[in-house]
Amino acid sequence: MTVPDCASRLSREPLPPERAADLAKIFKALGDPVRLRIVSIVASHEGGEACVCDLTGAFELSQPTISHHLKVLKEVGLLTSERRASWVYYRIVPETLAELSGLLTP
Amino acid sequence: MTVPDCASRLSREPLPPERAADLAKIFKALGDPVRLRIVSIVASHEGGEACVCDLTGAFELSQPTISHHLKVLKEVGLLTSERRASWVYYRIVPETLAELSGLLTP
DNA sequence: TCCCGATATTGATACTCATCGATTTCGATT
DNA sequence: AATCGAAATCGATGAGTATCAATATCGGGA
Repeated sequence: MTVPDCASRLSREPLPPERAADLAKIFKALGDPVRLRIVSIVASHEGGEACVCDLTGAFELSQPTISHHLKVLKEVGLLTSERRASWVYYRIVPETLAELSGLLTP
Repeated sequence: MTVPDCASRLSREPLPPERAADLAKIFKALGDPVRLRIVSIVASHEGGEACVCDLTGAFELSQPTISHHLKVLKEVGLLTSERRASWVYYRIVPETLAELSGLLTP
């Protein structure tokens, strides 16, 4: 935990523009229905991880499109990935979710 | 509260597509640095409300642009507004923030 | 009733992004 | 090494959006 909870609340004081920019990137990543579903599929998948093939099967979207969304989620720190054999497995980064959750907590 | 907490967790089960679409709209609204700052300014403003003039003064953006962002935040249920005399005051809708917070809580 | 300040709406523009097909990369297996 | 399946990258395109100037609306006071 990098910042105490009391300082992370939205209502504590106006967000410094720089921090708002960083946080907005994460919210923006969650602001796409496909990406939000990807996050929830990975989060609820057994073992806490899902491979790309689990995800492409869950959407009527092309494999490159899913790959693009995974890249976005990874770039903002919501997901990590690990390659094992031919497959790549994605996991949630719980600290990032917790950061947002703490920010929004009344 | 429309949904019990235990069902609102991201990791509980994959989000139904329609619910993901609704939630993504809210995240998308927060996914802009200006709008995120607006929310935090309103949330931390004395009395829990801020008028448009409080906001236009906080950004180097035109008044129509601020008005546009306020409209977006209002449409997704993050803000409400009330006109008093010549001024319009905006307030946070805490239930909406709580919904997101609960969703992201590990 | 007629202005004035505050806020919202409109229309236009430049930029971003979700998506796809084609191609590439990577690891494993033969 | 040749090939195969899985995943990532590339290039293009159409849809969406943040922004502004101009204009409209809305209340209050003269």
